[in-house]
Amino acid sequence: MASAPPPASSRDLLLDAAERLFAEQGFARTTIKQIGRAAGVNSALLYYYFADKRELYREVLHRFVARLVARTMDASAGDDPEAGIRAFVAAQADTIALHPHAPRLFVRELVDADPGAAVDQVRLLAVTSFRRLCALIEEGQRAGLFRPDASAPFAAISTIAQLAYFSIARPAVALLLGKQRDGVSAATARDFARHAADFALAALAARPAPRARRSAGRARAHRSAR
Amino acid sequence: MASAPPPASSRDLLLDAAERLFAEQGFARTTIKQIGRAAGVNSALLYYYFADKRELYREVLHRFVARLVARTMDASAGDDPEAGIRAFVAAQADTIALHPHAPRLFVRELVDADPGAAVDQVRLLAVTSFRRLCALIEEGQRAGLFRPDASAPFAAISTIAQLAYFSIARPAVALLLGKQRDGVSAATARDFARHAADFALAALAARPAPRARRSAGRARAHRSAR
DNA sequence: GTCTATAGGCTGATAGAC
DNA sequence: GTCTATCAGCCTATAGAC
Repeated sequence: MASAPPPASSRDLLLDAAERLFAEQGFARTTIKQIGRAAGVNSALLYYYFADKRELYREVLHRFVARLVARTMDASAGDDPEAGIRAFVAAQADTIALHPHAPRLFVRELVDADPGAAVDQVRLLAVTSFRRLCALIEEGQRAGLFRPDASAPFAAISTIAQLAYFSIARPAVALLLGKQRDGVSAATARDFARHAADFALAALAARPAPRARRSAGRARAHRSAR
Repeated sequence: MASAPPPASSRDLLLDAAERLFAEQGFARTTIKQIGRAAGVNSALLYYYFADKRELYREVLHRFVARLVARTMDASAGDDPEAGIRAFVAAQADTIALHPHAPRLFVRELVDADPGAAVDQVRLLAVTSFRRLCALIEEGQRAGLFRPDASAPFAAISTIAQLAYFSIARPAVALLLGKQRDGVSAATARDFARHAADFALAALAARPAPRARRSAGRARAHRSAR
């Protein structure tokens, strides 16, 4: 934990309020006046610090991605493949826990036909965190720890997708898990983060005995949903 | 494949146009006039068939979920656990391929603090497709095919999260995979669907030799990203 | 069933005082 | 740096002719 941040400038207050509101309601539905009200400052002040509503949005997005990259890169450096992947997923979970609204904010941008502001942030992720995760998987494959027949980028997507989806669709996940409250508890989120790392590592693990685990079942049932 | 649908009524044209536009731009940014224009009918006609913009949205959502439930339930019925899970994922992939915009539409609703229209649809999914997937996993655990230490609901979420995330974040995935065009090819999507089923089944598979696969690495690196 | 025309409300952004 | 006041533009939804 970094030391408690100083007074908190109006600029930061605006960024914090915007992060929450944009994530909860989306860009279009969130109004300038709402942000000003939530930040406790006048809404016109927004135009003193940011060129327009869009730039405020970009700034919020960038703050989150920068922290995600820093934490995942930091946590997964210099470890062996298995420990590195565990640390990577843990860092992903921790960053999300600190910015619970950010994944939703991010995904809102990603689903756009024109992912405008997000495209630069995704590019950054692609050459840092995502590349690191792929490298860890490939290293494990070379070392004989992981099965060699899996595509490293695909496996990396499957790995990050778990926590990403969990936090994005959190209200829905609560319903799927049969929770009553409209939120998943922090403890459940932690449990799922551990599960996600286990799940990915189990999926990657080299089979100790690659014998006839299934003899005739490989080709069938593959396209049964036509 | 059902036989080619007849002429396509104005109502259906509106629904189709709305599905695409809502998914691409979101609810708020999509205007009544855009939908009318895209559907090739007058925008005021929308109020003849639907009470308001919101009801049109609910209708689009319901159409997709109903088809997803039908296909996944149909495909995964009566199979053994492994074949059932493969069929389930294949049905998920096929439904998405037929409604490429729908997952984005759906997730837009899910990320809202108040998932309004989606909550009923998620409830429906929870007691049908999701429950089926959990049952398949538990059945495999009882039969000794799958590791007994995994949580079935968590594993089910991890399973569906892969394709869900892939199709939701499609523009970002294209960047992560280093594709030039701003879309992932249909072939790549098919490859990923196969990978997703393999990944999930490998993660679930019972270890033939549960010996010392890792001796001292369990506890460490778990919280390294503080 | 499909259209034209328009009312009425809300929003992003600016001007300018302090 | 922070505020008040305000406007021009766009959007949903309705009325009503055909």
